[in-house]
Amino acid sequence: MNKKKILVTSALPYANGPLHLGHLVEYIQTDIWVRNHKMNGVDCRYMCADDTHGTPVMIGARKAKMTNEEYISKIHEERIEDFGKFLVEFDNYYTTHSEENRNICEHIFNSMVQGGHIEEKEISQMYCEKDKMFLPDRFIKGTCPKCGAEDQYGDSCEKCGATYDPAELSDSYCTVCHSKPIMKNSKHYFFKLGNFSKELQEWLGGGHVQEEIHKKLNEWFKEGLKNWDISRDEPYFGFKIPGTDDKYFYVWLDAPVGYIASTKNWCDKNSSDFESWWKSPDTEICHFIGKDIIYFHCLFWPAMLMSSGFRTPDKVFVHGFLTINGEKMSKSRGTFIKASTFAKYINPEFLRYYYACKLSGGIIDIDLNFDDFVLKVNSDIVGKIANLGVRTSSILSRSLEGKTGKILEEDLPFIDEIKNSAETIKQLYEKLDYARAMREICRLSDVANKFVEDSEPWSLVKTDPEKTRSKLTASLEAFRLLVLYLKPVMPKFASKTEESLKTGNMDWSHINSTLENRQIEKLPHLATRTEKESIDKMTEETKKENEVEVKEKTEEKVEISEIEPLAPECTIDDFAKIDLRVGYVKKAEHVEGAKKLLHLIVDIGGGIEKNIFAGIKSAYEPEKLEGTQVVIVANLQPRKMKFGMSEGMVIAAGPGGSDIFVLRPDAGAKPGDRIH
RNA sequence: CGCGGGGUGGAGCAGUUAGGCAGCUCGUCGGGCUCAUAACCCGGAGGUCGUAGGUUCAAAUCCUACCCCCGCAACCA
Repeated sequence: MNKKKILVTSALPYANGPLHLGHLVEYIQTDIWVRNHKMNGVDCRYMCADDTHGTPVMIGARKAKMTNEEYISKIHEERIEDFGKFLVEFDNYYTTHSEENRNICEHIFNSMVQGGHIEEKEISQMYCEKDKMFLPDRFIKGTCPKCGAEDQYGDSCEKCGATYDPAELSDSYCTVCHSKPIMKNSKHYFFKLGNFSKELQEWLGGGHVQEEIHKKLNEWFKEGLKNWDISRDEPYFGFKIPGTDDKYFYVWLDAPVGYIASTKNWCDKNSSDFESWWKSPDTEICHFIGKDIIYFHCLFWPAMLMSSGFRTPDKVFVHGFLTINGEKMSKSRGTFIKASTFAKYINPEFLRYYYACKLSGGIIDIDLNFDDFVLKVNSDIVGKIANLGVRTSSILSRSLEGKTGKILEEDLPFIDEIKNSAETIKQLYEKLDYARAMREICRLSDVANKFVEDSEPWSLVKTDPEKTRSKLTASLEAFRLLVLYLKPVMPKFASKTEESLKTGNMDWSHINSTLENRQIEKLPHLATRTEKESIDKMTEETKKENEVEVKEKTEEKVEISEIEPLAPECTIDDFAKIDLRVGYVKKAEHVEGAKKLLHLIVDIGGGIEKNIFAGIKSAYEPEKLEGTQVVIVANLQPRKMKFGMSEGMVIAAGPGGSDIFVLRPDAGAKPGDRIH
């Protein structure tokens, strides 16, 4: 067996939304590659994790009214479920929000500092005073300075394509709260990427990335590598930078470190030697990524590794994006299809097969066309391959007691033709040219179906049962081999077949085993054809989900934009002047002749009772207030009103009318307690 | 002139490195078979290979110019 070790990763999915079909291209591509290696006896491990830090997660958690930790652990569970449905089998699926990751990040950062690769610099950035945070470009919108288009992001205009600095936008606003950001200075840490320019170019010349990617990267080298800002200010969900009080590692620093941390975590659980994976030249390290994150994985990441004593990756495989029916996935088009929605209506293994048919190891985008999907899957998987097994095993079970015989001498060339492709297919998998592998498998299934056609077992069985047995054995053998070839793509389909044909758990060494002379079972229903209706239901449901999200986003915007403007800054001393107390509503009643007022007698402890007229009649019945606790401003200057003196003010939120909400202390507060 | 990818029968793709009869799957039309999940087998129709020029005995393939589509563009995951 092969002793080589391979460590494989897919990009860590960012924990701010559900897994969708676009994500799955990468995980399925990687999973097929890993499964193929495992079937080849290679010690190949697939590591992944949730990418959990950064501003978008923080905002997401805030919106979901959860703590950051609750939010990411909820997403973690959903992820594991979704991956399971699509048969993506990680050796470890961890999280970047872990102690392992913190330790390794700190180690890498300290190494960078010691190596003189970190520079401190004061920079000026957009800052939202209301949310008390620095805003990434994606959280700033405004009017494009070039073409005047409204609502453009802080980095570039989608209308005219211009790029600019967020400060250049006119009418800029924070996308979280819609208030106007200001410029504010802050100290940041920069990683001096340029220090590694030469080493990186050497590494890139070593065939670790595809040719096109190398070209693309050269362009950046020509412009000169810029320093990379690796720090973020509070509030931020992430790891604090050692030696600072209020600086955090930028999420993109700790995200790829998650590959290492996940491995560490796995090693500890499985008593494997960590050093042999990330420090030994005998292990191959392979990353699968999308074309949008080339810069991070082919420049920052290897440079980070170089600076801290880790080895650099052997391969970075870059794939293109997914389009749906020829168009970019989008919520407004209703094509933002979640993995879980797809799995509800359509066999996930079919998606694996379909993607495999489209993936050829290049950086081209692949298209998921549903008409094509239905035709292809039904024709190839159901019509050709599954049918081959069913049509032969059923005759064998019905008329020949389910016993296979010996393959005839004259049929060996047929079996050999199927067997001879094994090596090619294995290598195509390794070269990521799944499309070609699938074509070859389909070609062989045509050959096999033709063999059945020519043997005519359905009529031969009437005259020569034993010869029929031999012919069917050969046919089933061909079927077994095809399923074996397809196993990295369709593992469940394969395991059902293995069970019926009693082959055991097949790997590439099973090419030379045989089905001769054994009792088999009739094959179960291996795959159900996909009906157009399932697709329609799935797209319908997706459209609804997408509509809701698009709508929520718009409503959210309206609601937020109508918020009362923030009062001018006040000092803690200003605040201390206001004496807020917990009060017990001893009595509440309507006031004769008053349209808006209720009369309250509020006990604030120490034998003091306050007589208060509160303008909350439109929202509260006196009965609902009497006997409850409220918060009042106790030192408010008494005011003479039409109906008597008011000696305080009840604290309430809301715009007015029926939307007035009185604040109430949590259980345990006593009348007279001051609010600090 | 920002960068990268692409344009081949109705659909999806291979073929371009190394020039040599334009190929595969699906669909479609006609036929066959009846074991099989309306499946499988045989045959046919359908293409100025994005456009224009050039090199060559010969161009989808090499060269030049142009047109169209898609994606990306570090401080955004």
